[in-house]
Amino acid sequence: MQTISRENYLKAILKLEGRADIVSNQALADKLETKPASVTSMLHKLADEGWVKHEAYKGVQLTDEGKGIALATLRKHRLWEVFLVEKLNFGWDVVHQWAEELEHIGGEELTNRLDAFLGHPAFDPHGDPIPNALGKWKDGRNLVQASQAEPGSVILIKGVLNSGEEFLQHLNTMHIQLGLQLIVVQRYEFDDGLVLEWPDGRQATISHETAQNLLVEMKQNS
Amino acid sequence: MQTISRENYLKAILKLEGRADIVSNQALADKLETKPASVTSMLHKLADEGWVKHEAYKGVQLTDEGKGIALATLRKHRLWEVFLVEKLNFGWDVVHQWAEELEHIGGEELTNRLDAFLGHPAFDPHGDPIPNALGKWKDGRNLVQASQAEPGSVILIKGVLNSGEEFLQHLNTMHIQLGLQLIVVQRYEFDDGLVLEWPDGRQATISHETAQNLLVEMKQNS
DNA sequence: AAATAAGTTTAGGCACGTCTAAAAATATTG
DNA sequence: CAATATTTTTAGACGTGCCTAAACTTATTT
Repeated sequence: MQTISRENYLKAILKLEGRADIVSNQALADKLETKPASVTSMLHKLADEGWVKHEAYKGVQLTDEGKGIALATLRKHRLWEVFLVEKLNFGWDVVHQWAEELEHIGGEELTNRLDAFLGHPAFDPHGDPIPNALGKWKDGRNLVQASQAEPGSVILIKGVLNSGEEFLQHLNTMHIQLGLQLIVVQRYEFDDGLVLEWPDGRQATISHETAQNLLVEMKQNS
Repeated sequence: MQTISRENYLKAILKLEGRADIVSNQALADKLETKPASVTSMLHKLADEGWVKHEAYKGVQLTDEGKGIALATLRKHRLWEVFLVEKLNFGWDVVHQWAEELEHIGGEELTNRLDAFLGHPAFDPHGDPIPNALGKWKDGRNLVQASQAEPGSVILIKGVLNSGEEFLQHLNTMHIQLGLQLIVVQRYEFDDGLVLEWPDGRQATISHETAQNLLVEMKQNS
């Protein structure tokens, strides 16, 4: 039975599989903001449904079917985020929670119509790729971390590596939005802070930490 | 605590209050497709929250606060229905179930943005009025049942009195959609069936039963 | 390799929303 | 107005998803 909670677990496992080889109970508990005991209990249910392979004390792995559900959920999440930002004009820092709810609604039919309505977007407002109806996505974005940009280069903000609300709100505070074009003026040797110049001529410094979480496209390198 | 189930109960009570004076346990159970015992149990919880006034063996009544939640939910439901029909091009007969899920997502902020995006629609795809942010709606539609239209008159389909899927699908089968303009050609005395003429010249007969559930605007009366 | 630490699982409970069966209250009928 | 029928409520139970505490397994130290 496909419930909201189960879809969330599958989605979390999918994301963690991308990073580490084995998905630990603890990592899941952290990601889902729950307790390891609850995770174990849910993994049994998911295994019963045939969505994961779970070996006691070893770890979890999605089955093909589980991965399909996870990808479909991720797809819905990211499409709704596009909707909220592009159509309802919300900031990219506030849409996550709503998308977290919207992603569990409807099936393929609704999702495909939404996809078409939005013009088959390939990336969500955080720059993350949106799986298509078959679960595939294009990776060819050629993005680099802003921290790698050299002074003199022009960068185009395309995404983030950290979608946490604190970070996104920090970007808002710094007046950094998706699509914005900035000039890298200088790098401080001491702490790798970057001095950036905005289109209006204003300059400000972002920390190395911030720059590392910003995905950008290099426009030119003078 | 505002849950999906509780919002559904409040919405159901709101609708039933419009029809009968007292809202019986049984009527609620029927509407919500649940059992009277479950209704009693839930009514206690709603009463604890201060959303309804419940007298044992007598009936329920929404408090102002409960009515507010119910109206907000109804508003969200109908706005999402407009979205699904106008933006995603679904038929009015299939959108109800999705709206039933969408209506529980987000709060006022999201709803108001959706409302603005849709151009502040006053009616949903079934012709039902959409409450505004304050819970008020315009009733001034001046619609009549198609069964009251005289031969020779031109009618504009504006809504339905029965939003059940069977009826809406029957309308689809009969090629009757919202916004369609038809000419009433004849009324059969025997069973009050109505012969209608479509814009393309085709004619067909609808039953009195069907005509009674169709809300129309009178365009002219020759 | 034995002791300790860290991670995982089981056991037992809890809130939510539902159910069935039985008891209680209200309505209807003869 | 008493007997029957209907409606509502209580009592006890269940599945979902979560929790804490205790037991168990695996990993790391010494």
